[in-house]
Amino acid sequence: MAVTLKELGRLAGVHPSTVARVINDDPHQRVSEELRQRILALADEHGYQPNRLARSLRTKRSNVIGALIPDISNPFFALMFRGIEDALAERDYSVILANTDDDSARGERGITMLRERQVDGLILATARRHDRAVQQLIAEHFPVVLLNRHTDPIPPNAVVPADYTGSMTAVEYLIGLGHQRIAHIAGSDEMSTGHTRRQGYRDALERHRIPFDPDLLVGGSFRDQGGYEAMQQLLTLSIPPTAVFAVNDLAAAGAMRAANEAGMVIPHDLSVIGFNDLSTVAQTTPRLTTLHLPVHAMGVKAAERLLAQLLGERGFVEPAILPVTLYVRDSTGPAPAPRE
Amino acid sequence: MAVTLKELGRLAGVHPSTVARVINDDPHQRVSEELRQRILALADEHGYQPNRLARSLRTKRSNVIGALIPDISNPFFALMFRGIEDALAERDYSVILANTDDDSARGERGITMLRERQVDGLILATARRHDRAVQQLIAEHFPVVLLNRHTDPIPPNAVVPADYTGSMTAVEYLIGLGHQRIAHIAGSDEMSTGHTRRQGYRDALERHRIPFDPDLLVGGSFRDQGGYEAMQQLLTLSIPPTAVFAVNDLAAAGAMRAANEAGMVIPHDLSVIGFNDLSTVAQTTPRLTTLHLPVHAMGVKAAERLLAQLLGERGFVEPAILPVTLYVRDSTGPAPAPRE
DNA sequence: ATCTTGAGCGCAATCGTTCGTGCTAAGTGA
DNA sequence: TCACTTAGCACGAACGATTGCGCTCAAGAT
Repeated sequence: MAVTLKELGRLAGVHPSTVARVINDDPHQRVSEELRQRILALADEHGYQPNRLARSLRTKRSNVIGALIPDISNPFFALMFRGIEDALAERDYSVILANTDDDSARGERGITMLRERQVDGLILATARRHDRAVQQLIAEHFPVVLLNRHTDPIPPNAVVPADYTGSMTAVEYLIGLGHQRIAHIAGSDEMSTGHTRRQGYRDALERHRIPFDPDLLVGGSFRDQGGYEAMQQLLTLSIPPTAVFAVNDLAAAGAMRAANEAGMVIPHDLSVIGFNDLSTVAQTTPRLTTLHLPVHAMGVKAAERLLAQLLGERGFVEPAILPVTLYVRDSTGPAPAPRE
Repeated sequence: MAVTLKELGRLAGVHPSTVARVINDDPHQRVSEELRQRILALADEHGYQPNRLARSLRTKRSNVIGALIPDISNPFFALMFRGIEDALAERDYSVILANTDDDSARGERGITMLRERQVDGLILATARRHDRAVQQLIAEHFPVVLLNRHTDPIPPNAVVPADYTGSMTAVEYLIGLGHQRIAHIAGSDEMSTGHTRRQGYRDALERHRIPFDPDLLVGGSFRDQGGYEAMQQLLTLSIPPTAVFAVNDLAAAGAMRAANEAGMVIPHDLSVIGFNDLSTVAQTTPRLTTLHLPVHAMGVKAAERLLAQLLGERGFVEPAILPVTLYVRDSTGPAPAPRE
């Protein structure tokens, strides 16, 4: 079925290389217009499709990039990945995706697998703050972009959200509403997102002279169930919080679910604020107040930065920090009057 | 950096082919144990990584499959895709994903691109009921599995949900609750899912002698916004429905949002039922009654069927129809007493 | 009439692997 | 001792494309 250049050459009575030149319309070498048309017609007639593997073997460029994603079934990463694919597809690149479930062994296997497949570069959304494998990659000067999470200290090839100012904004907003007992449902401290948002939370409290209460710092997961359990834990406190800032929308949704089940009314009894603004998740009732992040655009930017590296442009000097903006909706409100 | 077989051969003083045999530990040919160890050590020392492109070129098997997905940022497809990747990864296959946004031109470009990259097979979650490109592929005997949606008539290589019995179950459940004015927020009729669920809806009504009212059949999109607008349209009716069966959870969530905004209380004023049971979507308040579908397992099964084809097993005679089960939660209730 | 020039194409090496075939030496049986 | 097997490896042709180089021949220059 699949015709090759060689066969086309035989059919046209010319050397395969000549066919190659017309297919790729080689700018340097020239082929007579008549022959050119004849070959084009022949290629069309036989439905010639170039074998990209062979081409890549020869040119040493696969036009494929690898993406390491914690879990594509997480809508956050799905949307981000969509951004990656959109940006790559229109430039004739393809993506191979591997899920890691935040398991470093799976991550490393993913990296070797992708390199064996000769990907031109990697986009890693899986980096831990101290990630040997990733640091190794960077040291080798292998083309890499760190997406969403970065290693410490933040390298220039990172594309991440403004975690610190974002969580600072969220907490200060809650303080402005009169809240004093503000909890944080945190993400894993091994990831820059979890770590930095936690840091922003603490610094915001400190700036406003609100003493830090370790009981109000709970969690350690980025998922719905984690938020649910963390909220349950918060509700057992003798003085429960009046507001909670969750590390992301998923955890926020889980927290709202737990609060609802405990008979609390949001935002009357409890204010909840999330992070990311995922459309499928933030449309809870009441609608979630959250920090909006251009998730799709982040994916796009990561892909573009990677492609820029591949085109040999000198590496970026600074990481891309994407702005987050507070979207006030219905899950937050003034602090309830203290009981007497 | 990257060492090749040839270089390893030179270093070990043997022919590259010998190195190849020990790397792939060729079962037929034999290499002396001592040489074998020496080569293995050398490969390890230089961090040899096989070039999979070269291998594929030679063996004519890329161990890559292509997946055509309408939109990976849709949590339904994301979860399904996760199933695909899980099943493939553990068998040393990788996936290249392309989004089509249900645009047939993009679909066809996707197919050619994937074939140029020499994928061993394709999983298509994008098939329309009358899809020339897909039918062409099947006619060519190119290894293909149709996932979620199938062409008409349903081919043996399809892995799809029990759309008909599912929607029949949903509507009969609503009828059992006393509902008579039951609306359907439908999906596109070009897709088997939209078409078949619509058919089940109509047949269920007919079986129970409920006259079909064209005003109650609305929509045509699978997305949240579509459900929202369809519900708004239903609310303008002089006699609005007391129950709505949505083609999927996303549309159901949109419908609930519209109903809420119109001041209706679910399930008291309106019952809503979805399809798919997506964890991130179905956790609305009230929790969505829906038809549960083993979405992840569907992806897994599609991948397994494709691999079975690749291993030359005789094609399946029958399509895989995955069972759906009604999960009754809080968004459905008895029909409100007719006003007097 | 000879030289130059360049258009138009062919040649062959190469990318990194795989694998059928063939060669050599040591071991076996009669 | 002599064919004969077999273990252990080398050889080289693929796979399908790319690309620098070189060849040929007609047209223009001198």
